[in-house]
Amino acid sequence: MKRYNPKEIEPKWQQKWSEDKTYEASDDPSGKPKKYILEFFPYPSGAAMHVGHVRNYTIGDAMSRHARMMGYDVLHPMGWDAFGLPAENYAIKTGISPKQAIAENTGRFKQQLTQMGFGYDWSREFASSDPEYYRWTQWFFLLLHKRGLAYQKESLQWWCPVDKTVLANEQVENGKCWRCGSEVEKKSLKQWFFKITEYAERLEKDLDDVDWSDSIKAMQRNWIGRSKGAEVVFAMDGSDEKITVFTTRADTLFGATFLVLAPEHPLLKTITAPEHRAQVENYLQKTRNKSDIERQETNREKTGVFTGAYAINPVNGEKLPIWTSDYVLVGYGTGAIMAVPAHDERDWAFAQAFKLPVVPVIEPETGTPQENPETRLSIVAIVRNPRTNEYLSINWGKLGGNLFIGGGREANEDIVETAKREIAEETGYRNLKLVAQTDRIHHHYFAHSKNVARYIEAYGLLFDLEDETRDEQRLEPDEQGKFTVEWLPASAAEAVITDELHTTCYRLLVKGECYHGEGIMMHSGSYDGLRSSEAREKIVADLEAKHLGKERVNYKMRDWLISRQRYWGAPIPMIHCAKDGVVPVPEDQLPVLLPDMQSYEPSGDGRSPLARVPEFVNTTCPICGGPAERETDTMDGFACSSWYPMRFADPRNNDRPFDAVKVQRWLPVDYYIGGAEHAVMHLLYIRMWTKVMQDEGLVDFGEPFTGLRNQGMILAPDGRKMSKSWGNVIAPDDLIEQGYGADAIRVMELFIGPWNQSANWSVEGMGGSFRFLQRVWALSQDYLTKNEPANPADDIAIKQVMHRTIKKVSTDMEAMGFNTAIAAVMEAVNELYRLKVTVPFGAAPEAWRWAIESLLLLLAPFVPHITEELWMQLGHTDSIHLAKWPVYEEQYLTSDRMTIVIQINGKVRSQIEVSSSATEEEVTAQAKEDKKAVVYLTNQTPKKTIYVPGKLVNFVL
RNA sequence: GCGCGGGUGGUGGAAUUGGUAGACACGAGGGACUUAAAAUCCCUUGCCUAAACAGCGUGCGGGUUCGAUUCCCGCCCCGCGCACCA
Repeated sequence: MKRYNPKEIEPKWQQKWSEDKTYEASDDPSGKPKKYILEFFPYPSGAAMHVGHVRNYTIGDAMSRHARMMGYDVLHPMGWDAFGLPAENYAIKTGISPKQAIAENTGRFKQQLTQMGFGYDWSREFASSDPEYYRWTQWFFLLLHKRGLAYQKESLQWWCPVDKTVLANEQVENGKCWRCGSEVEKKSLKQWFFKITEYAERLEKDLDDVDWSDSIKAMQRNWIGRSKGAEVVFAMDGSDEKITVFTTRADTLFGATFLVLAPEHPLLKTITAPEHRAQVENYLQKTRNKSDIERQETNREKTGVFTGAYAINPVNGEKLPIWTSDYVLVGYGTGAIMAVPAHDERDWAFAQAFKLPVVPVIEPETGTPQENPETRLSIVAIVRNPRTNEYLSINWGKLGGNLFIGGGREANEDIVETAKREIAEETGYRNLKLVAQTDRIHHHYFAHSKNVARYIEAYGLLFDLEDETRDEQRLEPDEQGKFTVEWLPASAAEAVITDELHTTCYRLLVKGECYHGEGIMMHSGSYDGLRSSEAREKIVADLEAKHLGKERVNYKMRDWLISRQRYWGAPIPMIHCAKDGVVPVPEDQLPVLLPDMQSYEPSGDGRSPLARVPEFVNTTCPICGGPAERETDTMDGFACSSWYPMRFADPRNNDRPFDAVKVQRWLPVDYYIGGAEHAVMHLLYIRMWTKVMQDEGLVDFGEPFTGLRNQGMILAPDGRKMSKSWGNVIAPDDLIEQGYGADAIRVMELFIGPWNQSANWSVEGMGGSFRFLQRVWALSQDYLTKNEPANPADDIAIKQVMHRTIKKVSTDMEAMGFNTAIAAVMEAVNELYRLKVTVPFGAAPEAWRWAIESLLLLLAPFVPHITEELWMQLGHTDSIHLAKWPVYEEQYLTSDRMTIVIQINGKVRSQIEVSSSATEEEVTAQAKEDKKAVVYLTNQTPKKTIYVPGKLVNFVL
């Protein structure tokens, strides 16, 4: 009997598959449906792949193999995301050219992928740094430029004063240069941008139509940051200037008590009053020196200065002082806000810091409005003992838990007196000092105990207990003995009291929070009494009629800065001519080739190293033919990866980026598989490019990936990320070398847990995966070598086991339940081991052959080598990976007996075996006689009997 | 703070629409084979218990239900992402 030796069989089949082109996809339509399965294309860095990276490809490979067996034409390509900073820095560090480093690293990666047995169509391989590829990346730049989506703008850029170089955002870690650790500064440079903001709406909306995980969709929505609001125009007091602000809460306009402009706001120069100029200048100077990181720290003390200027509130003519502060960002909205300290926490903090007035205009509304409610007037009194910092609470137990003191109030009754009366009646305390009081609060709820909807108009009051003097409680008869009076520490009061009205009072009075929710309008002229959401729309409409405002949607997302002052990227195909300005390189002159250089270090003058190559820089203007200079910036690596899935459909096209028919055959990608780390970069950029292609008529779809699947990360056994510095990296190469083989690694990658959940790599688990494959191997070898003739035996059990397993694995594969699919096969193997004792191979050779072949077919997507080897040993000549997925037969799934669980009052007490055809009456009758059940039934007649066909009988006593 | 995931034995995890909680695997314990070890094969393994067909068990507290890991309400904890976005 041959021993299972992966070292022997795995390389053999890898070579054979390559020779036979087993996994190459044909562009000729076959009439079969297609599946395009793609894993994020890897960055061939200096470090080799570890078992964490491998999981991603294992998932994609299992899915493609399964799809192929299910009768799909499958495209499963692989290539290299080769341009970008890490490769360049690796080259700078090692002294070898990026081109050479990439060649070496891709070779290594390819070897690693191959030894794992992944079935890629290598005939379509390319790297984004191939001139034949980046020629078309440049072509797309020109397309975006033609469509007005690529533009140049002067903007602030990170600058390291020690390395004398510009840094990309990713290279700035906590405000410091990642290479030398010195504090970075900002420098204004002319940059290229892609106008991704123009696509904000479509990028947001089309997320509805793709099959992506909720978390990635949420991250993208968050990043796009759509927010619907209004622009409001404020006239200046004593000047013709106007200030436009953006707000999502136009309903709070009457509560605006000042305006704030971002320090970079252009109007600041003109509106600042002469006597405030020095102060404002000083503040702007200080702000400029702050890093963005510093500016973005939350909970920072609010800073700012008054400009001396005033604006007029368009709704009530109030004079509002205009301030400037760095908590207002120039890049969002209009860079100016109206501050409503009563209903916005940031404005509240600012108003507190600078003693600015607070005008509440929204009365809080809590709970859900009900139909036809009973109206009640009431108070909520919070009593604090300032000596112990405890809060007086009434514990209603089962009737409603803990509350503060609440009570009804007559329409003409004084609020404070009502509260004091209630406190005295219910708790006996009487020496109280009023500390604070809320505005009216509107509360809706449904009183289940009385089956009635309630609407409560309440006031919250906070009292300090002056002394412990306490009288007798004076309780209504129906309150007697229903509650106890307790003193709760602040933390307990917050945790225990859950009634929405009471917690709202606590937040407003004790925690001093400002109310930023919806509610009922007050102090707002003719809008008083309206619900804030309605008032918001009305106020905007009224402003619009007077041309003082309009509805407006804002996005947080900014345009995509794509120029890099770096060497290793696709050169931006533009030419600067003194006479004709910025001129695109004519298409027939593409690619603009990256010249070979001796040193790739950034120059230090804010220009790319390419600026040091005169042969590259000096050219002629395509329009006037006069001397001109090339753009020396290169494109962000994310530009290169923004169209590669399309290129895989037609990777060798020299006339166009791709052929429309070929792209139509394969795209969009059905499953795009990778980690969640690219949620808002790559996955947003490529969606934008796809929409540009759609608008240009290059493709007939707007979303590149119909399905996106984010695999969970594999961590080291110690629970940390695998990294060289921790010394906890586990490389597949070592495991293969140790003899486990690629197949066992693949089992481990999938069996360790759900594919989309992260997991710690387990050294012991690796042994288990290998053992399992060994059992499959041994079973097959047993069949092949010990198949002596024997008396025929009943093979029904074998068939039942396998048909059940085929069904389970088939449904699991559709749902990507790889771990449970593998578990089901393990279970089948365990059962077959038991069955071979009672039904020897020779007694049912046909059934056994079918069972073992089915087993191999079910395992083929996971473990391609061992299944191929055994498949061939069983006498096949065509690859198992081109075979058909097995089909189960319904008749073997049912048995003539079934197990019925007997429950008494919902508790499992026994189980019985009955005939599958037994009726409810028969099952119930038999259950009542079961000797364990009888003990519980004790001659009682069940009040109720619940029968779930084929599952259980429940007797309710 | 906001958004998105999670919380089940010693461990990783399993459980269609509410219907036998803990599949499968790791680890542990025992046995067989062996001179012995490794490998392999078989058995046991949620907790409590001398043992059980008793009791307790899916983060915590309530609720709905004949029956809740699953549905509803409130809370706690962990991970990830975003974060002065008006």
